[in-house]
Amino acid sequence: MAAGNDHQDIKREKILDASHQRFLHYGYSKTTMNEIAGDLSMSKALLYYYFPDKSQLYMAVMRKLANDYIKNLEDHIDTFANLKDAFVFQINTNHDFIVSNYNFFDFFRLNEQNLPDTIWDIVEQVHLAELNLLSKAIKTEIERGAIKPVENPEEIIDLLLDALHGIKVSAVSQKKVNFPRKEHLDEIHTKRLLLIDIFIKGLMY
Amino acid sequence: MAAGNDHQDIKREKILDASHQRFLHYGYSKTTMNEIAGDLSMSKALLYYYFPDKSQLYMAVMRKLANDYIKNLEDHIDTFANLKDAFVFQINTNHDFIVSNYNFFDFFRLNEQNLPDTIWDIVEQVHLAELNLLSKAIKTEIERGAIKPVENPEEIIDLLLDALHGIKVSAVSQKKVNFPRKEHLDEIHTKRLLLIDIFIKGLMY
DNA sequence: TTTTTGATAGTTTTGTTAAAAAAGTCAGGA
DNA sequence: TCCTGACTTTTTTAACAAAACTATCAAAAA
Repeated sequence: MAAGNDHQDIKREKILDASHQRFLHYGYSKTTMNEIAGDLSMSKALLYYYFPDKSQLYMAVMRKLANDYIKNLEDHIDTFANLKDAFVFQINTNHDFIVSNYNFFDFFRLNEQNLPDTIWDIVEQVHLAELNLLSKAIKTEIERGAIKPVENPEEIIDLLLDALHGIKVSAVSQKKVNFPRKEHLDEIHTKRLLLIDIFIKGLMY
Repeated sequence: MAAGNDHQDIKREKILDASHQRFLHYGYSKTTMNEIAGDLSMSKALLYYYFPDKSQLYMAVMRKLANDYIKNLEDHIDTFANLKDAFVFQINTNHDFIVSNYNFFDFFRLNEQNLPDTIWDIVEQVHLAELNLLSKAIKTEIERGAIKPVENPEEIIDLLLDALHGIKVSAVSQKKVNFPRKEHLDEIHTKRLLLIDIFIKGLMY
């Protein structure tokens, strides 16, 4: 049982890749199942053989991206010289991820509120991975004696992640947005680096 | 010249009060000009004698609320024993303002993106007042020698205000919202207090 | 002259329907 | 088991009418 068919998995991957390209280029709503099928020279019906529907296909792409992202974080756990390196790594990784998949996220802007729960599951997993990486870094730093012991590292990291999110949505000017414009991403990145600088000092003796 | 008619001003105030009540209770879109006029036992046409249109009436109420808020901040400039007191005051004042005018802001949720520029002018004025209060508090604290001198206090406060905004929109659970639910306001308040705690320590020697 | 209103003009929202486009299904072939 | 063409169902779009509301105005009242 399980094991799964190799050939099937390969085909699934091809579908995911083609879908990723389309979603990245044109966004969710401007991509049709016919177009994806066309890119792969297969019938639309075959897509439905491999994936139950369009939104679950999108989720599968999203999950793949998220898994890569999470894996990258996990691979770097406990590899940092100090707390700041860990924070900087998280911010850089996040920045790169958003930059290279920017258009993919139009699905978020489109559905604005009430996104499917699956999305939030993935967002939460990513959040947990970030939380894990950073709170481990804090614990390590405490053991080293470089910063003050805190009762609840997770709570502190949660707070920092919320704050970083604030930097993102406040973006430039007072107009608050759900998702920043592409041209503001670098400024956000810079501001975030400044914030963790202060934040880290706040944790030190 | 100018001086303006007393009686007219009083009537304008009455209209603003009645409108405030309606907007607070039912929100912008569920309030009609007929209802406001009805509350004041006047004709709808008279409202248009005093205010050019509905949205400018709403703005006038908003501006009044904002002016009170800003005045409150200005009255407390340089009255704090230390930096933390200033930050706590800002956070408390903001919290109270949101709590007591919660439903008034449905206009923001309604128009989501592209709000009229007048709104953003007011938001910016409030932001400037907060910036002014807090950066003065920082400068005072630097003069006292209680914290490290920083090149650009305004930049630091900007960062903090963005971070505080992040606490607001991240709210509970991962689902990011434009405006938090009423039942989360207290939790946001608590988290903000925790954040400034760390933030202030980050500014100290 | 300023304040007020009833009547009414103009605009936006809401609901309906029809056509087009896209999503999703299925019987059957390789 | 993998695949497709033809088909059905659902969603999107456009057009339009009715209703609700905003906004205006000529004229009355103060």
